[in-house]
Order: sequence, then structure tokens, then C-alpha cells
Amino acid sequence: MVDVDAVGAPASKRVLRSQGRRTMRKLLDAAMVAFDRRGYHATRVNDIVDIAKTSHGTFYLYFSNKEDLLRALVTEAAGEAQNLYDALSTLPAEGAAPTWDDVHGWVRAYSELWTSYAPLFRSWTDLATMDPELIGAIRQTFTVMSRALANQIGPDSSGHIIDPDAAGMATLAMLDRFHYLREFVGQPIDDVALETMTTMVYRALFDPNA
Amino acid sequence: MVDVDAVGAPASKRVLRSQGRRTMRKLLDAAMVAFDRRGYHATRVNDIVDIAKTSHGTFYLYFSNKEDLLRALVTEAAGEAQNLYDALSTLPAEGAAPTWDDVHGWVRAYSELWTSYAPLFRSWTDLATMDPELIGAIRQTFTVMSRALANQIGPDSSGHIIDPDAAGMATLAMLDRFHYLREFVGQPIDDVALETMTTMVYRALFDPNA
Amino acid sequence: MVDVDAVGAPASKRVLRSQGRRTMRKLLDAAMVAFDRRGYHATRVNDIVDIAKTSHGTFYLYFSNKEDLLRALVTEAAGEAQNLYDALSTLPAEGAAPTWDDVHGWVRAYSELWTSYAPLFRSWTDLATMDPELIGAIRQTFTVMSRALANQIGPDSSGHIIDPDAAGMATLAMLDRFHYLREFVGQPIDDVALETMTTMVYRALFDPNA
Amino acid sequence: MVDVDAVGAPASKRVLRSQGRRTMRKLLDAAMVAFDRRGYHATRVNDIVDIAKTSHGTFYLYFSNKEDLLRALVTEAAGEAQNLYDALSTLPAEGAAPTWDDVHGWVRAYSELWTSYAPLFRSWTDLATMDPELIGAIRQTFTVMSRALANQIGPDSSGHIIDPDAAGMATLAMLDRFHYLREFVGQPIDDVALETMTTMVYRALFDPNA
DNA sequence: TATGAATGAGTGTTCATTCAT
DNA sequence: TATGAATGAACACTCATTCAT
Repeated sequence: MVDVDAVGAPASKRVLRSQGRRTMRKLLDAAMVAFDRRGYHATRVNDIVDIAKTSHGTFYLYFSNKEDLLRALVTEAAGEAQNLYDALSTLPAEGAAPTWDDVHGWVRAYSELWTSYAPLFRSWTDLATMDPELIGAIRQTFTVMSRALANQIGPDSSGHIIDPDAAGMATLAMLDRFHYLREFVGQPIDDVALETMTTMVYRALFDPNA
Repeated sequence: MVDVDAVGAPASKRVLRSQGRRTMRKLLDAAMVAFDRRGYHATRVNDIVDIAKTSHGTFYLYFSNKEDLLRALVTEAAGEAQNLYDALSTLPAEGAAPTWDDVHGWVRAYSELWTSYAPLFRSWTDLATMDPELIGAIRQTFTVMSRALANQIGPDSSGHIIDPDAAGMATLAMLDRFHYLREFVGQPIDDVALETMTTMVYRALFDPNA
Repeated sequence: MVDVDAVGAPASKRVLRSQGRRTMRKLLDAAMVAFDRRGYHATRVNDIVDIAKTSHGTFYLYFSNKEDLLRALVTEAAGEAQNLYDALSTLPAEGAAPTWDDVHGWVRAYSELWTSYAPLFRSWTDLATMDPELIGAIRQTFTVMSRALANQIGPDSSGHIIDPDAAGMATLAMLDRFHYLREFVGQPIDDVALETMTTMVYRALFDPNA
Repeated sequence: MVDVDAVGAPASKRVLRSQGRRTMRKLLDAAMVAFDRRGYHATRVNDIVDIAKTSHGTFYLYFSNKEDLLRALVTEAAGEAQNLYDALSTLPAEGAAPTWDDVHGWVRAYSELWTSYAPLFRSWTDLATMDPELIGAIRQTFTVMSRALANQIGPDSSGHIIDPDAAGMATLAMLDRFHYLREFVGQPIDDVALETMTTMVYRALFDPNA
């Protein structure tokens, strides 16, 4: 979790004492719960303050509106994603191709990120209809990450693959959506699913001869 | 497009003359445009009737509410998806493994379906927070399709694919989300992207050496 | 039933051929059924034309609006009430006091009137919030009828009746409301109820020793 | 007036501070005024908040809709009616028949109840087309009250009265509707009217020899 | 004369946001 | 800092009435 001071603060006041921090954290956590239950759009400010056991007015002491709170959460998640990116950039030793275990480790890390911010990942499509700043942040994250994957693929990979960028993005797409779909059909991701995904990614992108 | 008679009609009136049919079609098409512009939730009934150049009251002559219209559209799309499923079920000759061209054809068909119902596919996640009937319909479509893919993989294909069902669903996840992501970052799907996806699917599921 | 030509006719056309008459009658009867089911206010023009198995547009061929139709029905009922008034005015032989049987006959007649126009009587209170013409007609009917009853009482009848007019109106009040209440509690008027009312009226107005 | 805590509170919020209570009372009173002016159905939520000098949204802070508010008022009125019932049950000394003064006192009490909740009594017929809960409450009140009256009549009352239950209900019918009719014809209830009614009831039900 | 279609003013209700204490 | 109360713009939906065929 990123420090609470770093994320979007109430319109007017910026400096928070410990009580203020606690209240803010309560609201952020409550929002995650609420988004989890009904999705961002369907969530009412009311739902959030009910879960946080605070009052309607208090909410606006910390966030200028619902979107402001969302931005704070997304910023948190983006920070975590950065770690993932770093891990990806230094995956194999210089020049060498990643091993199955390399891929597996990374897939697992992605999975953990997805799971801990599930309400956001689950509905980021929905969120993306919102303010441009948010859209930009999300787009940026996907683009950067996808390029990092593309860099791993290597140009010489024989045969049919034509566009590493596309391949990177397709991989991200699969990881993101597979998590969602599995939840959707009532079979959350498990070890077998993770290994299957790993193998698919490995075969599709790297394995000259799996 | 499926015949207009097949889709959900206004609560009370069922029999439509040609003028009525035309108006209903106009509304359905207008809704697609509107959903495309602002997403389902953000779309107001007003937006739809404005685009359809008809009146607010007319809308409710044909649909009992926005969700009812959505159901009609989803039903249409699900009908089209069925064709895709049929194509999938009979992909290769009996017993033989699919070729790269087989896969490419199918990927292309999927892509066309996605594109023509883009507003729906783009935001089905969002829609899935809605009424259970809708959720059921979508879940059903994904489950069936994913199993059809799993059946193509075959148990003996290679040592590594651990769970055919998971692999089928992951493939669907990739196809679905890749389309969305590419639009999102401003680079809609093109031939190169399709071939890349085809190769990835082919290597991941059937022949890593391709 | 009063002749169909006599009641409120469509805004424009007045002369109806036999087919037109039949349609109009169908609408009036359907309206009674509809009012019976849901009350005047809750009844939609739609309900009426559905029951009459005719179209929405046809309704406005015969009545300028819902209230116009209501006026027609009330006019019919008022015509019937006139008969009741006449019967009342000539109840006993000149100068003589009415007998229990006289009263019983009249009460029974009132009851029949109420029953055959039940939907109107049941909700005339509701109707009375409507247009002044209608209010005037209803008020007139009650006033006239109540005075006719008052005239029967005679000034000398006994020591206690203080105000014959009030007594007349109270009697009407009882007859009207008793019918409604009995329906309301699920025990429609029967012979015993009629006899009880008769006796009450007879004792209250004419002979407490009865 | 019954305490404001007793009546139906807003769906979600239950605990009201003094300001909240005042607002709720304002709305209830305003509703009575509005119903008085135009009847329940014709009254718009707007009318109520205008009279209460509060905002549209505030209304829904206290009542989930117009009917909810109505239920609150009816509940209040039913509470008052209970007092009337109690008075009736203990009218005469054990076993003795009521005197004219007993009846007069009770009729007067009824009249006061009617007057203070005039808007409700005036249009309860209309209301009775509404939700079953409301209907049940009203029916219950009438049934209980009518039976209490029936108990007073005594079985030996010679002559024609056949059914005490019917007689009790007929008496209620008269009381209820007489008030309405007098208002309707522009001559509200006065002392003379009350005495007339008293005498009628007394003669009809009790007086062996008025 | 009959009808299905179209209209849009009117109303109920929600909910993000501001206010007073 | 916290809170219950108040606000009103925004939106969904109904239904009497008119129109075109």
C-alpha cells in the first residue's frame, strides 16, 4: 500500500493528522469493498460511508467527489504495477531468453496484483469511460507494460509472429481477462490455471521447442 | 442482423406492422451508436431517441426500459455467436488437428463478430453487473465457446498444456480483450494484429514450433 | 339504460349510425368494467379500449376525453336516480305516513340503483374532485333526493327529530355508504341487510316503536 | 397527535434528531393541507413540499414515496380511532342500555375525529384502491368499530331489526358519509346536525319509546 | 369509421454535493 | 474533525391526446 499522503487529498486541506489518515484509509478500503460488491458506477457515496461507518459529510472532507477517490485507488494500484514492470524488465540475464520458470514467476506476480486490486481490475473498462486523466493513467500503464513484454520476445523468434508489440499486448489482454472470466464463470484462478497460462505464454512467445 | 421479430418486444404490444418494425430497428441501431459513444450506463434514453430522431414516449412503446433494449441487442449478438460456435465445432476434418489457416479463419470470424457488436463487447463487463438473465446469457455463451475450443486441443497435444478448459477460456479472454485494448490505446485491430493473434493461439494450443 | 344518443357525444360528430352506437355502447360498458376493477382515476384509456376490444384512436372518436365519458355515465345514472325520486315523492297516499313496506320498497329500489351503477357510486367521492359540472350534477341529485326524504318526515312526526333536512341527508348517507362498506368488508348487501336498513330508517324517521 | 416517532420513517434512516423530527412533522402537516385541497391522488409531491417550504429531495429523506407518507397519516388516525373504540366499549354501565346523552357524547367524539382527519376520511374510499396493507388497516378499523356498536344494541331489541352487525355497520356508514355529504353540499356539520344524527341513531338502535 | 403509431408535458425518484451545527 | 440535514439538477417513465393511413 502506498502511503496515504501520496494519493489524492481533500480539495482544500492537504495535511492530515493521524486521525485524519485513519479516516481516509477507512474510506478507501470501504470503497474497494463497495466497488467489489456493485461495481464503480452502481456504487453510491452512501454505500461507501455506510461501510466505512462514517458520515456523508465526512466523505467530502477527504475527497472532492467519487471520482477523486477512484483516482486515489488507481494511483495506488499503478504504483504496484510499476513493481511488476521492474520485475519484467530484468527478467532474464542480459540477452538470454526467459525460462518457463521466469514466466511462471511473472504470471504469478501479475495474478497477485490483479487479485489484490480485483475490484479495480474487474471493472477498469467501466472506469475507462471516465475522466481523461484516469484514462491516460491506465492507458500509460498498459502501453508501458506491453512494451516491456515485447522487448522480451526478441526479433529473431522464427516463424509466424509478426508484431512483438501486438504480441505483448495480447499477452496482457489474456492475463487480465482470464482472471475476470474465471471469476465470472465461478471458477476463480487456481494453480492449475496459472500453470496453464504460463505454458501458453511460454509456448506462444518463447519456446522454440516446448 | 437477426430479424427484428425475434428480439424482445414492448411489454404489452407484440404485433408490429412494418412501420413499427422500422421504428424498432431505428431504436436498436441508435442504441448501438449511443452505447458506442458513451457506454451503456452513461447513455440516456434521451440520447437514443435523439439519434433515432424519434420521441421519448416512442421508446417506451417498444421497450419497457433501457435494459430491455439491451437484452434485445445481446440476444441478437448471442445469435451471431452461435454461428461462430458452429464454425468452431466443425473446424478440422474429423480427428485431424487444425491448421494455422483454420485458426486464422476462426480468429478472423471472431474479430468480425466483435467489431460489428463492438459497443456490446466493449462493455459487457459493465453490463454483467446487471440483471441475472443477462448475466446468465453471457456466461452461457462464454462457457460453451470455451469448451468448444477445449475440445479442439485434444488431450495428447503435447506435454505441457495442463488444463484444456482453462486454455480454451484463456484463448477467448485474449481474443476478447485484445480487441478492446487495441481500441483503447488507439490502434484498432488490423491484419497484422490478427495474424499475430492467430500465431499465438496456434503455437500455444497446437504447435509451439510454428 | 338511457338512449345512447342522449349522452355526451364525440366532440365533433353528433349523429351516429347503428355501428357507431354499438361502438359507443361498447366503450361505455367497458368503462364501467374498468372503473369497477381499478377505480376511475387509476383507469387508463388503454384499459377501456382493451376491454372494449377497440383501438386507442377510436375512443377519441366518441369522447373528447376520459372525463367526457364519465359525464356520459353519470348522466345515465342521474336519469335512473330521477325515477327513484319520483317514486319517493308519491310514496304514501296523500298526507298519510309511509309504512314499513313503503320504506322497504324504496330502500330496495335504491339498492338496485346502487348495484347497477356500483362502480360510479363506489367512487363518486373520488369523482367529485373533478370538474365543476360533474360536481354540480352530483350535488344536485343528492340535494333533491334528500329534500324529498325530508318532506316525507313531516314536521310533527315526533319530538326529537330536530332538522328534517339533516335527517334526510343522513338517511341517504347511510344508504350510500352502507352499500360501499359491506362490499368493502367482503359481505355484499343481502336481504337481511336490506331489511335491517329499512327498519332503521323506519324507526329513525317515522316510528321508533316499530 | 401521535408522537412522530411512532409513524413510518424513511426507508433507510431511522434515528431522527429534533430538527429531523420537526421536518417530518412539517411534511405530515403539509400533506394534510394538500390532501385537503386537492385530494390524495391529485396531490403532487411538489404540492406537499411547497406547503412545507422544503425541497423535493427532502421529502424522500423522510418517506419513500407519497403512499408511505399516507400510511403514516393513516396510522396516526387509526390510533385515534382506537380511543373512540375504547369509549364505545365502556359506554353504558354494565348491562344497561345507552341513554341519548351517551349516544350524543359518542357521536360528538366521532365527529371530532372525522373533522381533525377530514382529508383522510373524506377520501378514504379513494385510498382504499391502494396498497393492501392500507386496505387491511382501514377494513380492520371499520370491522372492529362496527362490532363494538353491534354489541351495544342487545339482542332483545324488539321488532324488526334483524342483524345487529349490519345495524352497527350501517350506523358507521351514516356517521362517516353524513359528514362528507354535508361538506359536499356546503353545509358543514353543526350542533343541530349532530343532535339530529344522535336522535336517529338512538331511535333506530335503542329507543323503545323515544 | 377504425386503427396503430407518435408525441411530449408532467411527475416521481435518485443521488452527488453543500450547509449548519 | 465530524455529522445529520437539505438541496435541486438530472433522469426514467407514464399516459392523455393527436396524427396518418
